[in-house]
Amino acid sequence: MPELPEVETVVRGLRQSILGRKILSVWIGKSDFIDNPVALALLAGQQIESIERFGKFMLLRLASVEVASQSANVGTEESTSVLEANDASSVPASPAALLVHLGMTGQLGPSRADVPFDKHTHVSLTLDDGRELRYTDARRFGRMAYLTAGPLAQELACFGADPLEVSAAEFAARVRSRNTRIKALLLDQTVFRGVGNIYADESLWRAKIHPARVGTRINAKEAATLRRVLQHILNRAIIMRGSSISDFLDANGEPGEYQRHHRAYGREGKPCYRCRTPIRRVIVAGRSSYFCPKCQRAPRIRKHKRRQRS
DNA sequence: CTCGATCCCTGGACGC
DNA sequence: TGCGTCCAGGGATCGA
Repeated sequence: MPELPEVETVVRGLRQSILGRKILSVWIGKSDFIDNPVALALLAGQQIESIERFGKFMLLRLASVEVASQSANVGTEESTSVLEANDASSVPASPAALLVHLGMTGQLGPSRADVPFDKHTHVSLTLDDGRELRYTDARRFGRMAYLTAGPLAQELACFGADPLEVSAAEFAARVRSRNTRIKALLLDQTVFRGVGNIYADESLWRAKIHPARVGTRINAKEAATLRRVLQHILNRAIIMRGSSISDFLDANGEPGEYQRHHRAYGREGKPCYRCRTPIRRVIVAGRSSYFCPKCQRAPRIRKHKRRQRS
């Protein structure tokens, strides 16, 4: 399941393999995960100028290439939904970007054009070196959107701080300003962008903080520790090219290695690496949360709003 | 403001 | 072998 380290891994792979390539044509299969499928046609004729990560999103920034008429000689495949750069009437005015979210099972990477599509390949972009950039996603929990500068800025403005760049002061402020459980808080992309279920659990285990602790009751020292271990874990995971639980593959189709270093996630019933107490699993914020009941002390029962009279 | 429930979707695990 | 059932989960949405 792609979270920050996995997306970063894919982004780095794509930079190596497709940066600077021009997109010649666009093929779309199932499109229910694309904001505005028709707009994807505007990709044709544009160059991939930069590739960035924003939280769990990938951002392929595009530059229009001034070429008179594109007649992409890609042969005449089943042209049912092959969209080519047609008349220069639709040249984008402002710099645009392709926003990609991998959801649970999304994969994005270049492929030789003569390799048959995977069963769940839904988008294929023909590149000017003959390869194709393909998006494959069995569950289609991912998202793809072609956005011009304005809407893109609007989209990105909703997200919280990057956990790798946030200062200690801002981290603590964000954590301690929310009257919600720390697990839900870490998963909330408007608080911190890029943290998902695995790295939330791993960082809480390492910081010895129970997932049901309330943000406002996290003290300054705990917040500082949480930020430090979260950054450490994310950086380690990036070096290990992410966690491959079931589906994740990088842009080259290779799995990551960090799953071997998980201390809590997916370890229900297995002994805690610190104290040998069996790891437990509970549902917090609707998500499986793995923690050590001894190292991560449970908060006192939350007091519900008491009505003076009813 | 925060909560849980529900939906989206498919593959894999499991039981019979 | 082949069903049916349950589960995983990021995110949107909705009512409480």
